[in-house]
Amino acid sequence: MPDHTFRLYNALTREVEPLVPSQKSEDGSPLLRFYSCGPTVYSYAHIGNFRTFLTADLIVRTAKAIGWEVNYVSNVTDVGHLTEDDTADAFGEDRMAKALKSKEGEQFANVWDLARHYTGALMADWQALNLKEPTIRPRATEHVREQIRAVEVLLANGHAYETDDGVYFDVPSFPDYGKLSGNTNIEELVVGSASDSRDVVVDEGKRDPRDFALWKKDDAHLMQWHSPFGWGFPGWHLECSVMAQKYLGETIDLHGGGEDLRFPHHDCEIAQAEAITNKPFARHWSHTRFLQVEGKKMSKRDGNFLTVHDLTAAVEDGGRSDWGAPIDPLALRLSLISGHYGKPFNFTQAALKVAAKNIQKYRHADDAVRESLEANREGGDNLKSPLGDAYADARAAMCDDLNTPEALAAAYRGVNAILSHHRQEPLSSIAAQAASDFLERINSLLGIIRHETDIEVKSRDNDALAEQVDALIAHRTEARSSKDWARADEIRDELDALGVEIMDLPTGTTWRNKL
RNA sequence: GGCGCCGUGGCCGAGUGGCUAGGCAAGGGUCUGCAAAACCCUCUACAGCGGUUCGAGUCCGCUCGGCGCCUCCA
Repeated sequence: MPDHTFRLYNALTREVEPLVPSQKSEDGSPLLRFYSCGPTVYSYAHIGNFRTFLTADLIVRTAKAIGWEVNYVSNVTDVGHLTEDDTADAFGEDRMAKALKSKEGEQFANVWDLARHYTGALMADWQALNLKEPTIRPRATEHVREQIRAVEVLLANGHAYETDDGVYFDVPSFPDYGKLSGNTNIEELVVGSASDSRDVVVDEGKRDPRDFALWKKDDAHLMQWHSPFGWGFPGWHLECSVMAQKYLGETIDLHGGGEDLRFPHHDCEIAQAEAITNKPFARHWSHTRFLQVEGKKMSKRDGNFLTVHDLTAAVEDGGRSDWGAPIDPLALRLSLISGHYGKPFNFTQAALKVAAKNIQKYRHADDAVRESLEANREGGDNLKSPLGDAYADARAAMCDDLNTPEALAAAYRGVNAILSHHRQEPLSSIAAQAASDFLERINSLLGIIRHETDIEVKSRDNDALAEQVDALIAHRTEARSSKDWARADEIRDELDALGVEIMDLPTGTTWRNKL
């Protein structure tokens, strides 16, 4: 394995710089220790969540492609994320409890039930979009003991204090606070929020407006634990740093999340973790930009929210027909990774259609290659070298701050070479093997050709449809051989009505679902 | 007010000072009963104005325009 540099924008230094694993795995290869902030499971994950998770996924895939091992931890937040947490204040309502009271929440017996449901939905979406499973996916509620211990340490070493309402981190005791976001000037922060004529509620017991909750005392809360500071629940910022350190060590290589987490969440994590260990918490920080939908910011307020479920579910299951549901999950994946993670991305129907078309192109190549492997034809190899180059280009692009557009361009070059050669002359066994290797490697780098986990998306309905289509095609082939063009075209119209598109190839007629 | 991003051909979107990114659409072709699909060919742009340079989409300055986070939200 040649020496590879994986360059990634580091929010801490504001520069694209090499990502450097500080440890080795058992076999001596570099070991990347990576924590990516996961979602609060109070609802279905939306496509913006997944843009962030996909960035993490691509980081993991790229690291593996250059021979690294990855310890990849991504959490599930199922307690403590308050609606007003982003003010660094923590006076709002718990998102989980609030969700339970909403209309969708009525179907759940309690918050635990709700969390279980949406965690399951998250995992299903995760698989459908072909994301690698994290090495560990810890839940906040399963690490309350560790969080309480962290609060105790912070109280003991003078970085936290207790009030009637809870335990707060003492921001002035940590002079580096805000170093990640650049929000170091408290007056400017206050001016900024005040300019929105927003009510800034400050807990009376807090010593500094920036101080944030480590523990909230609340013996009426739906999720509560006993602690030395009374019944209550841990602050949202605490879980990530505690779980990251538990599973990855005191100083981790890389920490990522959505851009909104940069401040205050990540600055708070840094403060907590470093106040405990006196060591750097993470050496590299990465944030994924928000996406827009048809040029507008996706926002719950405006209701232009798109969940993965909205797009990939059948219409009977709540899929959105105005968005063409059910969309091929891989097309959604391709669409979401077609822009650079560090730039705002505009998610549009037009782009989604393009992605669906290109996914078909990959499938077409994949099918051709499988067929050629089985056919075992004689002949030389004219593909190995161009495909080797294309893969190397794709990987190099990914190592260059996850330049997905350029990586995809290289992947297209490769796929076009395969299709082009195959068109001229069906692939020889040896060329097909080269093509198969290429598709395999591109797939493990970008995940856009086939699912790695064998999830069966096929339903019984689809099987029934397949039988029906095959029968119709057989009739049409008969009609064509007797030159009954009217009958043949009639059958084609019937297939069209079923949403099926047919292709008359030299080898026979094949079909696929229309885009 | 603080922190940050962007303006590239019909559209999306790379471009790390000097050689055609790529995709989609469009036009032309090959194939085909027709159609579709597939494959082949064509399509040279960098918001404006200055500057640095032998040479700038790429660096610097200014102008104009758009956007994000700091608040729901990844």
